[in-house]
Amino acid sequence: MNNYLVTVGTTPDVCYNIAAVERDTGLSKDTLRVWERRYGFPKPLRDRHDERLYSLPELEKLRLLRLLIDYGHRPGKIINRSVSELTQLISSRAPAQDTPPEIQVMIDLLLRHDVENFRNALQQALMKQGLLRFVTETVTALNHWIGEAWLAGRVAIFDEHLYSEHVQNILRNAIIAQPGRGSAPRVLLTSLPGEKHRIGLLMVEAVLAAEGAACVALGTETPVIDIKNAVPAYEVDIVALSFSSAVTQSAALAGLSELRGLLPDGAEIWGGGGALARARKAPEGILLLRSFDDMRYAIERWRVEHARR
Amino acid sequence: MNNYLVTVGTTPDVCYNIAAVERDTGLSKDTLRVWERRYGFPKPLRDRHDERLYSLPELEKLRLLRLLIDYGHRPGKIINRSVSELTQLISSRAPAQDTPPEIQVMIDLLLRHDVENFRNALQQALMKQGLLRFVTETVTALNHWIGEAWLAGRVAIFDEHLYSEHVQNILRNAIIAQPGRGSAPRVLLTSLPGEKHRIGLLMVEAVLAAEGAACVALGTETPVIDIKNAVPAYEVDIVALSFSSAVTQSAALAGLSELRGLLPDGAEIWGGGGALARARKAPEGILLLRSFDDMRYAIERWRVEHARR
DNA sequence: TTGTTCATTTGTCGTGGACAGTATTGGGTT
DNA sequence: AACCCAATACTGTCCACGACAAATGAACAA
Repeated sequence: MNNYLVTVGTTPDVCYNIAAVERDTGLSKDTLRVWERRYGFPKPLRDRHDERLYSLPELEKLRLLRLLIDYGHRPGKIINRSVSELTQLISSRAPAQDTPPEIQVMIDLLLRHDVENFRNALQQALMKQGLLRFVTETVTALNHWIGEAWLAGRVAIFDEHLYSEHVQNILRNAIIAQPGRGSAPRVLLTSLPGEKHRIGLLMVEAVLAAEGAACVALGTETPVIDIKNAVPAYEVDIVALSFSSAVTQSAALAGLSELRGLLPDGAEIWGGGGALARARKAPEGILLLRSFDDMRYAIERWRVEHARR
Repeated sequence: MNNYLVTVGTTPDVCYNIAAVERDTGLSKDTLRVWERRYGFPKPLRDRHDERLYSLPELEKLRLLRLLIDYGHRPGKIINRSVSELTQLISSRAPAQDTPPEIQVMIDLLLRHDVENFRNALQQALMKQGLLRFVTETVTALNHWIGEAWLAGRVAIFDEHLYSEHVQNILRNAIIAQPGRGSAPRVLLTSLPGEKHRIGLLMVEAVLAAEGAACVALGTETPVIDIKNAVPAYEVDIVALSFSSAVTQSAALAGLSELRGLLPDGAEIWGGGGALARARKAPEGILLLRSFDDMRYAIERWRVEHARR
């Protein structure tokens, strides 16, 4: 069982065990226990077996903390502040820098939950700009704004989920419709376990499609060993991995090195995304792509190198 | 760091720490440690700080064990068998029951990694059958076969990933193209944290679209509290949750009850999917849907009930 | 600015004991 | 035999708390 009903006074209150809190906050059980030991928060009730029972207010404060820590605050400095102080910290974040008006229009539609017109606006931008510019300009800007706004608490998680679904719909549709896909190089595209963001992958797939490369998209969270096995099965030249800012740079580099150790030298490995944007140098045998232009150059380079033979 | 290079004899060998093994096998750190304590497997090397270093063969055996346990074997009975015995156990599973020839054709294309023609076959089936029949017949059958074949080791994980991506492409495309979406009831569609399977959600969305209901799809893994907040924001009448066979029935029922406790009585909650197919009775205030036909009746019933007013 | 060193903070890993929840088994009853 | 319920065995999760690696921030030199 994941939760219990406990009656306190006259109002029934839902309680969460440690596994449910881990699931809903993303904080590991170890972390939850060590915070309690060190900082005295959270201080859950215990059931008759001395197991932790977290209250809803505790869970909500933990979610605020998680948000602030992701943004760069240190746990020890903020963990014992009140909920209202934390809320203030979140809303006192710098307001969004100037956004282009056409982006602002879409954001307003999303915030007003006007699903239909948001979709139409995306579709129109795609038509007007073409796939490549749509991805590198509009979607990039929207992603950036939504990420910022989410950190600042101006956008709810469900809005972000909905945004993600609609951009996926538009991109998948456009990728299919792209003419002239399927020539060399053949690229296997996926992310490692823990990396759940799909939009980055679809943006890469769109750029590959626009450049006429063949893309085998495996979706998110493919274990390294399975990538190793997929490379000969689909006869790909390149493995491209995407890392959003949600993973740490060291985890991304470690994953890339692990894969490098398993793949034959003939297969190239490309890595890109927010987590690697500030990486100094690539591990041996890995190509870091810091922008979509980098990727287009890399495709061009690959074609030149492999045309000589 | 997630892995280390350790030289044993003349061949360098990649070693995995316990976090990497948890990530790649899905077995929790607690489980890995307790198996070592009780059964003596896995018995990883230790680094200079006494931390576990798992070898690649250990990791691969753990993945086999995970597969067999998911299929119903008991850990204690199989954990000390050799890899070849385990492989044999997997392949000795009952072969697939008779599949319709048109399904078999698609499966062959997938196994041959003929991506382009697999996509075309799906698209043709959709055109021939229409969205509703395509979902309830073809995709259901394909899902079932792929799941079986994966358990039996006839299909690699990356094949399953690729299958999922392509069915998603086709379904999303078809849902957008469906005419006459957007009338009542308004349904919020998502899954709870831990449930990553998207195809089931898209199948539901397709049926809703075919029935002319308005669907707000939030993708997978929305925490319960966020669902609660999304219901008034998007003014939905019904929350529909999908649970694949990968989650246990008790976890699914607990999640549904938790949500029921947070939502106002006016909002209906529907639950469906593999995990709930064998559930005896629904918790108070939850509607269990055991088939797509159940769902179509439920939509009809909702419309009748709300037309009287 | 950019790098290097050192101190502090923070999350993960270790051990083993306990026990909840689930599956299986065994003994009755239809 | 087929069914049901209680006793038993199995299995994963939870607990405490010590240790320390990795990440971060501060102080300082180039």
